[in-house]
Amino acid sequence: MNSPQERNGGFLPDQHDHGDCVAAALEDAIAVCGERGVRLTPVRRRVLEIIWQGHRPLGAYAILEVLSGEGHSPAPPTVYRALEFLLTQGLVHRLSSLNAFVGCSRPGHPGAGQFLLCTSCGTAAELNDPEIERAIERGAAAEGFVCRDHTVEISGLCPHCRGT
Amino acid sequence: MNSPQERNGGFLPDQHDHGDCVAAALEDAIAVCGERGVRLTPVRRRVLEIIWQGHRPLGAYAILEVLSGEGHSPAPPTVYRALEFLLTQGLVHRLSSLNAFVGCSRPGHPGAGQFLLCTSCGTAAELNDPEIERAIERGAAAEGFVCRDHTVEISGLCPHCRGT
DNA sequence: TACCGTAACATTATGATATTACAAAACAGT
DNA sequence: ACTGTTTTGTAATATCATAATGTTACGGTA
Repeated sequence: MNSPQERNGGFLPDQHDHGDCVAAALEDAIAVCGERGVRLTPVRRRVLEIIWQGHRPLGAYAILEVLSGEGHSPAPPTVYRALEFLLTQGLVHRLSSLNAFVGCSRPGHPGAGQFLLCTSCGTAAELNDPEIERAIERGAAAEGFVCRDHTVEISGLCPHCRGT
Repeated sequence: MNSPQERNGGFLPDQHDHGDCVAAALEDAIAVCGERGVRLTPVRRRVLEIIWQGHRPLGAYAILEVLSGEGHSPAPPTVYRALEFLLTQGLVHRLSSLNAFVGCSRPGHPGAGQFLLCTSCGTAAELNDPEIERAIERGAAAEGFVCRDHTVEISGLCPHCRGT
C-alpha cells in the first residue's frame, strides 16, 4: 500500500493519469479513517471523489450539482456535513478566497498548507513550505501573537498558463 | 500634515486614543483621493469612518446596520460600491477568511499585506513583512508560478488575549 | 444660465454560500 | 432484536454579494 505521508501537491502535466490521483486519494482516505475508527460513509466518500475529479477547487453547490446529476439529490446540509468531516480528518482543504474546497496533498495530516491558485485555468497546487511557515511564525511572534492557523492563498499564473 | 506612507498596523494598547486613528485615517484618505482626482463622497467617507471605528474587521451588513441607525438606510449595493472604491484606492482590505473589511495601515499603497486575527477579541493587525513576502515569492517560483496577489490571514491570540 | 456627459447613488430583485432545527434512518455493541 | 449513537434527510432561513435598471448630482462648456 501507498503511504499517505505526502503526495505531490504541485502542478502536474495536463495529461497525467488522473484516475490514479483519485484512486490514491481514496486509498489514503480509507487508510486514515480506518486507523482513526471514523466512518468514510458513501456520501463522504463520494464527495471526496468529486473533489478529486480535478485539481481545481470546487464549491459546495458545484458538488451538490454533481450529486444531483447522479440521481442522489441531497440538500446543502448533507454536502456541508460531508465537507466538515473531510476537513476535520485533514482530507480536504477549504480555500476561503474562493469559497471552495480542494483535496489535501497530505491526507490525514494536520496543518494548513499554502495554495497557489491559477486565475487562468483554475488549477490549485498545495505547498507545505517550511520557509513560509517559519516566516509567518516569526512575523507573528514579533507582534506578540500566537498562531493557531493560517490561510495562505496566492493567486497568479501556473506554469502552463504563464506562457500562453 | 501626516504622511500617509505608513501607519502602525500592529496591536495597540486597549486604551489608546482611538479618535486619533479615525482622524488620521480620514486625513490620509482625503490626501490620497485628492492626489488621484477621485472623490471621497459622503457615503464612501462614512463607510471608511465606520470601518475605522474599531480595529476589528466589519462585515458589509454590519456597516449597513450602522448606516441604518443613522437615518440613512442604503441597500447592500451602496455599501458594496463604497467598499469596492475603498479597496481600489487601497484604503481598506478585505479579509476573505472572515468576509469582512478592515482599514489599511498604509493608505493608498498597493500590496496585499498579512493579517493577524485574534479569535478571542476579534482584533486585526496588519503586517507588511518583506520576509513573508519573499518566502511566498520563492515558494511560488519553485513551482514555476507567477504571483499576482496573495491572501495571508493568520488566526490565533493577540498579546492581550494570550494571557487571559 | 442652460445644456450635456459622466460618475455616483438608489431600488428591486436575485444569486451564491452557509447554517439551524428537527425528524428519520442506519449502524455498532450488546 | 434492543438501545444508544452517529449519520442522513428535509424545510426553512441566515448571511454574503451582485445584476439590472433607473435616477440624481457634479463638472465642463457655451
